[in-house]
Amino acid sequence: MKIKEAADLAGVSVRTLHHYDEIGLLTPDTVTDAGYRLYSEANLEKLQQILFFKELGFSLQKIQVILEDPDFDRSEALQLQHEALLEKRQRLDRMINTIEKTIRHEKGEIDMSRKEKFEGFDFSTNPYEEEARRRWGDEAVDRSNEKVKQFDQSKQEEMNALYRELAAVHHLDPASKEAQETIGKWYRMLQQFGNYTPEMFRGLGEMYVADERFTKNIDRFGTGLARFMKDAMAEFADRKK
Amino acid sequence: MKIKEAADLAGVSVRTLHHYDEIGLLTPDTVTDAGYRLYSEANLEKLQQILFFKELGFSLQKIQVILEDPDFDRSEALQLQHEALLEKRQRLDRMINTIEKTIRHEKGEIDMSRKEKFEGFDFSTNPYEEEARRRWGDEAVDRSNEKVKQFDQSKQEEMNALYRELAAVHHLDPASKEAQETIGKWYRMLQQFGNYTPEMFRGLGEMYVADERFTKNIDRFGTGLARFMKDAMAEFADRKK
DNA sequence: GTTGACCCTCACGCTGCGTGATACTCTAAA
DNA sequence: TTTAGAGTATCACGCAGCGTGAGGGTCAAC
Repeated sequence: MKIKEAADLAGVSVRTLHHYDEIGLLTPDTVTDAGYRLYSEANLEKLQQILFFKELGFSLQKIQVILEDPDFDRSEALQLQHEALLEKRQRLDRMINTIEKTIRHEKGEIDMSRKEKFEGFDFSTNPYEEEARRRWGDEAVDRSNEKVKQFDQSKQEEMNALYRELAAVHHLDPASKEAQETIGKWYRMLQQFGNYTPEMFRGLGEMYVADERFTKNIDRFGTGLARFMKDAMAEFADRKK
Repeated sequence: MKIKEAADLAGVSVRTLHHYDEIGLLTPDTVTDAGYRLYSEANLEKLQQILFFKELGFSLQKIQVILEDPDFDRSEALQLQHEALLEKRQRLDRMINTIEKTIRHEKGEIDMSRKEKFEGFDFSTNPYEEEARRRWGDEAVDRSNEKVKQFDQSKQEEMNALYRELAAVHHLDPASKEAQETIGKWYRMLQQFGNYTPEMFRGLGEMYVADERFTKNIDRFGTGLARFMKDAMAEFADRKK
């Protein structure tokens, strides 16, 4: 059958079939003297296969490998693709999260007093930066600093709100459900500032009590809050393992 | 500061800054006689803004518009972007769903007897196709048929399994929680075959009882199943409105 | 003055086609 | 039998956001 018929049947464009021919992914069985591509049933079946894998997000290159090598490990390829898709979704989720918060912020739902703006900390002058650089690598720290700067203005009041939420439960057991849920919010908020692993999160908690500048700032929201956060963060990191 | 310093600070490549200069997104304040780009504090701040919007998935073009036009409607842009991201995630979810099912299938978790393979229906010779074309447009029908062909082999047994699941609850009220949950699975499965709106879903249910070829096939799984499905699907569509 | 780290400007490559431009081929109606 | 119209062919640029050399200046330190 001629190219348009095949294209219509499969729901793709003629150009797409041209392209697949160009890159050698799907070459029609027959070509007439006039140069017309004629697609056979077998060609169509292969096309179905191609479109199937394409739907799963495989690149044309990979599809070529999968289809041409009958010994290719399909299940492994599927697994890998599956993981890649999950990662993509995570990134998307983070983007959606951020944008939702930004929208809430722009809408002014978070009513911020001028004073509150300056309640928080300046991570960018973090005295532990050098230490952090040694422990987690320059890249992570730079990324984090840069993120903090970005969100500095728009996120400050959210952090403060969370401090108050934490202060409200800081008399509880750091391992309690409420405490862990609240510290989980803290964890997710920090995720927006960089890729914290649970271990980094634990380390951060330790800083909160090890450096008195942190401790004093945090304890303004409630006496002993820094220590409580440290314990809760350690517990949280344990459970993440 | 020179380009590498700026790039390192922001966590991007030198080439990226070159590119932003090329497209006029971020032009350095100063250029030395030797042609060196020198970035000012203001340049860096703009870069932060750029990276912020980039994180949200905005294209460089849109970022340019957003940053250059102070009257640009940020909230609307954010809303649009938000919707676009949600759509992306839906597509991703469908892909993930499909791939998970394919993996389960390849693993042989779904044990399929040869006989079962032919238990299902052939949508591609659907007698209602003409009718469907008139009601939903050629494009939707073609897309659906093509999808069905693609999944024909690998999805057939899943559909049959779902028929049996439906048969297991078809003595219940079509509006009951269990019934609606199960019919919801049916809805999501059909989503893989095309973009069914709730109204299309309802129409499909009506076909199940209106055409006896459908009815007979469905009722093989349980007497009165077709009618039950029609009612459950109508209810499901109602709730989706 | 020489090295080495940076800097510059082209310019092609990558992904998966869309979209013309230009020209040939085939089929059915006039 | 001519001719219009639908279909087909082959270039080849465009898009998004840079990565990655190639080939060649610049600058500070030794």
